[in-house]
Amino acid sequence: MPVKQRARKDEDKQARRRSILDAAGRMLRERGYADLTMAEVARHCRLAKGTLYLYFSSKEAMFLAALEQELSTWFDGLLEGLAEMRPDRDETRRIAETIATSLASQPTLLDLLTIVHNVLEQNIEFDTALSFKQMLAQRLEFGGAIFERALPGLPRGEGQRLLLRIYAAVVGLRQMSDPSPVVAKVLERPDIRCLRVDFQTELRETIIDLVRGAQARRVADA
Amino acid sequence: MPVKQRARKDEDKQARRRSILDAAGRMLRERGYADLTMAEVARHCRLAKGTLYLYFSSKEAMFLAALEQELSTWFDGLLEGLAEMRPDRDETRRIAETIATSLASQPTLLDLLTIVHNVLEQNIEFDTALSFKQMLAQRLEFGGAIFERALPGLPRGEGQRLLLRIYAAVVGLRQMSDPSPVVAKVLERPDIRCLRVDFQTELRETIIDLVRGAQARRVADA
Amino acid sequence: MPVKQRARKDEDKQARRRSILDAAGRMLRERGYADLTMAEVARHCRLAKGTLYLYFSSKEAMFLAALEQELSTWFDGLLEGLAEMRPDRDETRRIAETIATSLASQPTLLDLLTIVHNVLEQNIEFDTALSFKQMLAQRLEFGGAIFERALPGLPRGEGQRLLLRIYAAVVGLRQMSDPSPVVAKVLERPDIRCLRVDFQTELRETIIDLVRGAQARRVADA
Amino acid sequence: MPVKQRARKDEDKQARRRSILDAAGRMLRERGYADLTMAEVARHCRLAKGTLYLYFSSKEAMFLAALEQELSTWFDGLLEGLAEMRPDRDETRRIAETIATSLASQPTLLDLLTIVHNVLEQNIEFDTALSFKQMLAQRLEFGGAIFERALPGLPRGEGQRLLLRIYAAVVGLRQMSDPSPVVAKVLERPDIRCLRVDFQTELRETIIDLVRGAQARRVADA
DNA sequence: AATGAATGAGGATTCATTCAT
DNA sequence: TATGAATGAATCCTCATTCAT
Repeated sequence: MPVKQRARKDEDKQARRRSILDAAGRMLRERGYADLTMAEVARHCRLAKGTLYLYFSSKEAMFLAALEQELSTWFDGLLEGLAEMRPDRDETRRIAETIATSLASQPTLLDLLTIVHNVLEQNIEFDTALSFKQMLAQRLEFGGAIFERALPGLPRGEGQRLLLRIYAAVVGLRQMSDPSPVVAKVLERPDIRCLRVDFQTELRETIIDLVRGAQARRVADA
Repeated sequence: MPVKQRARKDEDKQARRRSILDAAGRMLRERGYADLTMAEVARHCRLAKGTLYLYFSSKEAMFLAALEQELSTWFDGLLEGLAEMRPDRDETRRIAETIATSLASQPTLLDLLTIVHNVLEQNIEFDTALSFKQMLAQRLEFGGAIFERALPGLPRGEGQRLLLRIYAAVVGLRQMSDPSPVVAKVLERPDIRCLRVDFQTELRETIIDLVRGAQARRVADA
Repeated sequence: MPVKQRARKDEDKQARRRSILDAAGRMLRERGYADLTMAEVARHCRLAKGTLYLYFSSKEAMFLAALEQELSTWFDGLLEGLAEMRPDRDETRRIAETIATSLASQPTLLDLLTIVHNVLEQNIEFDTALSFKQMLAQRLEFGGAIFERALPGLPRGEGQRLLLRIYAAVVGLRQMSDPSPVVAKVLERPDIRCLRVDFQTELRETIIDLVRGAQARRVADA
Repeated sequence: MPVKQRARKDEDKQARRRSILDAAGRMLRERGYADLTMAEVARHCRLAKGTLYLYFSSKEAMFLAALEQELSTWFDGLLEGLAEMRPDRDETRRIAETIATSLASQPTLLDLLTIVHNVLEQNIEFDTALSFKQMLAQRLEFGGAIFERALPGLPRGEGQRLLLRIYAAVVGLRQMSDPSPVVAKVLERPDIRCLRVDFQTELRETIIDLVRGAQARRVADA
């Protein structure tokens, strides 16, 4: 529901900002970053191209803001969900399942994660980067603590590292499981099938292994 | 040692092809994919731009060939090294260390891995993609077998999956550990430090955890 | 008199569009279609290259628009002149003379006619082609009616066909009478002289013959 | 049937030359001049690109030679046919019909005529142009004489002029009757139908009118 | 705050032609 | 005579960004 006319009040501006990010995210999935032009995004929010630059300093900054929004929202939802869980025998599997399932339903977020380092972080200003990284650092800290509480046997400080590794796995697995049309065709061949990756399954299992590995480490290191 | 003049014999052509890929790889690290033009690559092999297109059908195909070369060479070296190892008490750590160390010394390979899904696989023909994926599939099969032999307690077929997960981790960790200049500056701040990632260390530990997790799974599933 | 600054009003846009077409037509005569670049045209209207693409979707579309303008202007002037004539004994010769003379003074129009089928109509969209052809069809209809009124003894419906044949003669004669420098040199030789064609004279006589032939046909067919 | 191996004897060379021109003509109809590359022509004669340049100094010269061949062959056939005719009451119509029918069955020739002035005569040497024009001048002379003999009432010298006008009409009508795919679609519309031209019919009628006009002129001028 | 016309740098790709073998 | 690898000029068009209104 785009804001009409001029956004004078700060609250209107925030709403307009969000409507831009929504459009950007929506279009991203359809057209891909490289093929998506600022003109297209503008058209879809029923704004002029120039207006986008009143809210974001560049195309990259705009999509980084979209990512910041998607990621923090998702993260908060996840942590909230995790915090509610009480320790359980099969806690690890439940956590892994939760993460994998919720992520798999966020294609826009995953698309953004795929380009964040290569593209989005290339043409931005210090402050933009800082804001994004602070959001990330904060979630990392909070999330790490929750992990350590939820997963018995996790050495102190390992929660954060675990999260970082899961983050890396998400990025890597997404790329492998989201091939271009031509590659998708190649992956249909029987001799290439082994390279096919189902994002959700593989992420879940990876997380489980990472957690168990981390738990085992304590013993091994001792 | 570039081929002189016209490469008429097939062996000369292969040499020229390789010299182009060398130049492409070298330039990639210096300038990054987006800022690197075909003209620059051509200049650095002392060839004309058009000549590059005699050997590769597009910029993407050229860099995918560079990756195919780098990756298969590295992979073969690794597997050879692994095959020589005899089972050991701390086999897992040795394997992880070998992989992480050898990869960390291959920045070109890592840069290519970072763009392979987003960029290289976007503008190529079926056959180009097929060739690349077949190389991968073959290494995966062979490598998976070696893993299963070297790592006791690894369920049958898990060697391949393990490799795929390591591959994903490599891609993700590389992106996190290779920030753009602006982001690097941000990462110097004390409150952001936690987002810094040392590729080699983190990869090694991730591999160890993934292996242990996979080994533990057998027990857990039993 | 080029439009200053940004053309915001529709009337300014039309003026700018026209100034582009003027420059394009002017340059065409000097450099020829193939040797004329969009950059050159842009420079001559003191606009940026990209601006040309705000007004025309391609080089071909731009020159087709130039032709549409030149042709309709010329046509309207001609028809106006013809409409004023009152039937005369030597009406045919006067009409032929008028057409040939006025066309001979429009080298840009003639150059455009020479490339319209081979070049301009090759890379355009349906709508662009439609607009051009509709202009043509309308003039053909109107012009055909005037011909039939002005030229006694012309069978009903023959006015349009006559116009089409004159159109064809214009295209063919222009090509023969406008040789490249090398060919012009060849045409200076006594044994080749017979291939020289004076556009205006030959067109005039051709028109006269076509008219008389059409008038005679009625008798012959009867 | 391409000549095998090296063409040493002059007769072999001529055969090879002709096989190149055949391939060039054949491909021209399929792909159009602009889209047709020397590599393609070479491939279709099973020769190397460089070999083409042993026989022709440029792409333009090659197609001009193709035209020279097609045109002289067609012309000779026509004149032979005309020479055999004995004067007749409806001689004019028979001649017109003969010309139109035979031309309509030579699409390659017509395609070449369409580009001869715009393209082929632009990048050739004096001698190439001279050879072509001499062939033309000779046919014009011979053909003019035949016309004057066959068509009673044709003023002396008018045979050549008549031929030139027919030539012009051929070029112009071919362009109008051979639209690009997009334009062809436009021409299907009822309001644009009037611009459709059937080459053979229209040429025949045009020739008849031109002849009758020329014959009438004598009377009018007297 | 919003607009959208103007900018112009930027680059992959093609292909006629050459020439060493 | 034949080859085909090498050349490199040549150019259209895109699109992120700016800025006058």
